[in-house]
Amino acid sequence: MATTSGALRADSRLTREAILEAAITLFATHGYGGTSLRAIAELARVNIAAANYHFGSKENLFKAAFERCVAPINARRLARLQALGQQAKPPTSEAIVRAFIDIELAQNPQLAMMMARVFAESQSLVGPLLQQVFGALAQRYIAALELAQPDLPRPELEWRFHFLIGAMLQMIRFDRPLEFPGAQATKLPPAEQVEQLVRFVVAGLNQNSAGEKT
Amino acid sequence: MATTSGALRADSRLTREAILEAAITLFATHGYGGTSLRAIAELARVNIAAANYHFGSKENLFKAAFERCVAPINARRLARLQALGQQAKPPTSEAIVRAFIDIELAQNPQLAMMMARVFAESQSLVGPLLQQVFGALAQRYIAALELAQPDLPRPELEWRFHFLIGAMLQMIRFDRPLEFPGAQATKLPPAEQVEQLVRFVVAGLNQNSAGEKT
DNA sequence: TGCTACTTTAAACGACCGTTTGAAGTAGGT
DNA sequence: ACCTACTTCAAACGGTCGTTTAAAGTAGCA
Repeated sequence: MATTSGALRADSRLTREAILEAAITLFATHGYGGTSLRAIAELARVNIAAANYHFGSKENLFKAAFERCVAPINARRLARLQALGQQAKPPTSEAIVRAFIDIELAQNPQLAMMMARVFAESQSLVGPLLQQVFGALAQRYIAALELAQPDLPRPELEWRFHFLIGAMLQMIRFDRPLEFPGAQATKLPPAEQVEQLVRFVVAGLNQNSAGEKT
Repeated sequence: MATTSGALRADSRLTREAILEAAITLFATHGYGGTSLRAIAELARVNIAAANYHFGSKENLFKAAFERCVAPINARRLARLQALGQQAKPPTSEAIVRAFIDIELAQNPQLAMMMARVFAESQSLVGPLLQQVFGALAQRYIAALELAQPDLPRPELEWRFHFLIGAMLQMIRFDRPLEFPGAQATKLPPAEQVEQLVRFVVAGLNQNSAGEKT
C-alpha cells in the first residue's frame, strides 16, 4: 500500500489537472447547468469516465474547480490583510478595500469569472460552499473595517461589505458597462477598472449614515 | 379569419398566463439550465406540449418571462424619472437613484429575482436581451445623472452606474449579507434594505474622483 | 350538421445527460 | 513471472431533456 509509484502517479495527476483546467474554463463561461461532463472531457482530451473516476461526480468537480480558483485569491487577500495589521497605524478603509479587491482579479479573467459564477448559481447548489469558502475571510475583513470606522454600527458595515462584493462581481462579470446608444465608457486596463471600483466602494463604505455632513 | 372568438380565446390566454407564471417562478429560483419545461408544465398544471405551442421554444419562453418581469419595473422607473424632470430644479443624484432602485423591487422578490437571474446567465444567452431591455433606460438615467454632476466625466459616470447595478443585484439575490461566525447583520424590511443600498451607491456616485476633498 | 380554426392532449422522437461497468493497459514489488 | 494497485478506455446504463406528431376536443359560423 501507499505505493505512490512514480511515472504512473505523474500521469494520473496530469489528467486530473487537465480535467480541472477544462472544467474551470467551461464552468466559468457557461455555468454549472450549461456545462456537460462530456464537453469537459473533450476539452481536456480525456475519457468521460475519467472525470467521475477522479472527482466522483459532477458536483464534486464543480466544487473542486471553484476551490482551485478561489484558494489562491483568498490566500493573497488574507496575507495582505495581515500585512496591513502589522503596521503601526490601523489601516484605512481604502487600504483594506485594496487588499480585498486584488488587481490580479482583473488580470486573470478566468479565475475571476469562475469565482463570480459561483455567486450566480442557485443557492441550493452553492449556498454552503460560499459560506465555507468566504466566511472566515469576510469575518476578518469586517473586523479590520470596524477598526477603521469604529463609529459605524456593525450591521451597517456588514451590509456595505455586501454591496462592495456585488459591485466587484459586476466588474468581473462584465468587463465594461452596459452599452447603449451614446455610451462612452470603454474597456479599461485592469488597473484602471480596479481604480474606478475602489473609489466607488470606498466612498460608499466611508459615508456617514446620517448624510455626508450636517 | 381573425375570429377571436371568446371563451375559447380566454381559455387559451389562461393557460398561456399559467405557463408564464410558473416559468417565472422556476427560472427565478433555479436559472435557465436548472429549469425544465416539464417542471414548468407541471407547476402550471398544463401539458408539456402547450409550452412549445404558445411560446415556440424554451428560449423564447425564458425571454417572455424576463420581459414580463422587467417591463412593469422599467416602466415605473421611466415614469419616475420623467416626473423628476418636470420639476423646477434638476434632480439630485440621490433622487435619481431612488427613482431607479424601486422599493417595490425588494417587495416583490419574485420579479426582482427573475430580473437579477438574467444578469447571471451566460452572456451568449442573454447578452442581446439585456442591451435591448435596459439600453434605452440606462441612457436616460445616465443623462439625468450627468445633469446632476456636470463635472464628472461621462465614462466615469457610466462605470459608477455599472457598479450601482452590481450592488443592487447583490441586494436582490441575497436578501441578507453573507453569514459567518460573529455576523450581526440581519434580514431587514425591504424599505430599510433599500435605504442602506441607496446611501451606499449615492456616496459612490457623488464622490469626487480626486478624493473626497483636497 | 358539416366546416373551419384554434387549443389541448398522450405518446413518442432522437439526443444528450451523469454515471457505471468490466475489460484492457501500465508499472512497481516480490 | 506473477501479483497487486492504479489508471484509462469503449460501451452501455437508465433517465431526462426539448421538441414534434397526430389525434381528439372545443367553439363559432355557414
